[in-house]
Amino acid sequence: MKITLKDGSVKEYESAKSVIDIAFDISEGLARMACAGEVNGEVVDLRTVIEEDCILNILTARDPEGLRVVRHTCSHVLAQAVKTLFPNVKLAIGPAIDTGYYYDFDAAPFSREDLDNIEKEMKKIIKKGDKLEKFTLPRAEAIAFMEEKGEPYKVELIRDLPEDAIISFYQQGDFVDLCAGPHLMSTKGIKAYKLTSSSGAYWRGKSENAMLQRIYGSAFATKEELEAYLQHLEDIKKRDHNKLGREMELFTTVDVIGQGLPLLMPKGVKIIQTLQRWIEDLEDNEWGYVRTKTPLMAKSDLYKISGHWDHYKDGMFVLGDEEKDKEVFALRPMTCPFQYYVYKNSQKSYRDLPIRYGETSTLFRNEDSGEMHGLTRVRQFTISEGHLIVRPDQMVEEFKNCLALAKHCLTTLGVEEDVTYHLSKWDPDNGAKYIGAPEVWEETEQHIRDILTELEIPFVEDVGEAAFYGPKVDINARNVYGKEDTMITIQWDALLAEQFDMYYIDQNGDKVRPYIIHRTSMGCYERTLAWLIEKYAGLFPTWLCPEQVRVLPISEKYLDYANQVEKELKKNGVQVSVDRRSEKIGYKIREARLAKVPYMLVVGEKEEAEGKVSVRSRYLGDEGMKELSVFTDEICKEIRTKEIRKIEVQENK
RNA sequence: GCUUCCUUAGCACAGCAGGUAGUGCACUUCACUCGUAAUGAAGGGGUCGCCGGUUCAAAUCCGGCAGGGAGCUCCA
Repeated sequence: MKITLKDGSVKEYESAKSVIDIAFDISEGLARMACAGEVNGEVVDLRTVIEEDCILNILTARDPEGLRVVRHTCSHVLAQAVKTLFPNVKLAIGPAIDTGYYYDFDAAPFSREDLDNIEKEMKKIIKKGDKLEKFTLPRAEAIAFMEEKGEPYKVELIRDLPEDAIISFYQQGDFVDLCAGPHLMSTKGIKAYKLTSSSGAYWRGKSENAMLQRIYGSAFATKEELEAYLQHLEDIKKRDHNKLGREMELFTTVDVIGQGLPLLMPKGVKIIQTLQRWIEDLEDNEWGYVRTKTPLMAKSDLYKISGHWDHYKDGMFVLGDEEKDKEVFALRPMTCPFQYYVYKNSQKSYRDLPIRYGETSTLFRNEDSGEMHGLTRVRQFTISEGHLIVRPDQMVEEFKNCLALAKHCLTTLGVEEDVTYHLSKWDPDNGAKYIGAPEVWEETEQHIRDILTELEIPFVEDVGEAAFYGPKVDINARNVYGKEDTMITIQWDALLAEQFDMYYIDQNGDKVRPYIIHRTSMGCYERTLAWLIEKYAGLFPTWLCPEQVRVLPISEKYLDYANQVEKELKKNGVQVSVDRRSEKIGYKIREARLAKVPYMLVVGEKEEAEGKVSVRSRYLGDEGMKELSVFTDEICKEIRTKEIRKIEVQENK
């Protein structure tokens, strides 16, 4: 990155990051830090080498770190505005986040009107352009200072810092906030901001704590970027599966049926059926799986052995009362123990392993009432579940194969670029949540880490996200609201075989514990459908479309021919229908497009006479007249190869 | 589970200083038999989410419940 220095010369730095570090070290620029910074190994007063405007550009516009500084400063301005309008509120925390910033207040709930007023107050503060001045206090004085100001949350935060800590504060005008910085030099550096919403949020993220009021806002380097961002938010919400999926009649919900229990409608089922058949055939024919079909419920005894009764009872639907009933059942929240008993049905040799059990299994999880969302978080769902029973020496290879299968599925669906990989680890500080010895956890986590590293898959590590019986790889995707959902999970389980006394006989005739991999190919079908709706805005790849072709006769005179075309395509397994209504062709095309049908076949006098069809596709628009057999071959190939055709025409009407 | 907003016809919405409901699309019927994104006309459809309260009178005000949205928490 090139920086213009005060003497007019241009200096090149290794990376944007190094420049940002430098800029943060400027005290009289727009960032407030120590006066000296390091430039290529030399300690210098940075004010002497970098122009203020230049730093502003670096900080605000072209670097995410800089944008964070702007947003963080904006959160202070927000807090100042709130304090001005509502002097009695108590301040909690106010960090910058990926999309902007928020600030938590102990206050009465804010209305949209309040937010508008706060925004106006922010405008005044920014216009006034107070400097942000940093000062520090020893811990004890800092506590006294915040106690005097009547800010109990700040006091609590400072008390958590080490005894010898020097606490830093930032002040603009008469507003002071506990903060590590960095900040803009002046509130004037904020050019484009907006308060977007408010909601409740627990103090320190713990549901047993008081609920505070959070105000979310966004800020960008320029008004144009802010506008573009807000527009983008609007646009992607049009893809929201929860809206689009209902509009497209893929699913619905009914209040008397209950929360988290969506009804899949014929078109939605068609998509899921297509996915399910694909996954089952793939697993069985190409990846060595065998299929099971096990009960949807079991006696509590089963879950006591698996550990679910102790670790997951709140999440299960329990049928019966332990006090009164002789037998208590529970709907299954997973398939693991059921498939273990399939394994245990007969004694296994080391030669039998690995065994890969697959099941398209319906599961039930009693989610809290506030957790349900469309098709992504439901109480009953169906998953491409499977358990691999393997010898320890086969574990790494099988785990890799599971990753490869998952990757294949993602690639086929065209979503491989949209996922992030997570190594979900246990939490050593919360051992009670997990079974097994710490050494086993550390070891298995290292195995997974090695595998991901070897396969050159970028991943992040999440503490406390493991299953209670083992660490896992979660493959996540973001929904239109930016929240991550797990689409695929592959779990390393060295513990449950013990619980269920599973073994195989090795070369020496000894009983040996197998390892288990819990995994999914494509995760939960409902969630996958939701993901695909949002990914493709309802314009699914042809092979997944519930209606792939609609035949549009010009008038009723050509119905016979339209029926023939339908019959021919049906014979070839194409999802096809005929619009038999006596409407104008323009109207039928409009309706077919709104129904997001990829191929429209217009048939009239010419087509009937020549045995052809006039093809209009969502991909190219008018594709011209084709022999019916040619079109049939083409679409069958597209479906068979699961091609994701590019949409090259945009007809937004 | 917590905070907050919302619920009027299949869908999108209007009506609301309290006097028992409207518009557009959709749907049905009829006419038109049509060449690439909306042919015209007529018609049917809602005890205003449910239960209760205030009132002579409630879609409208109040309370509870259910369902839906956003956020928080949770997600084996």
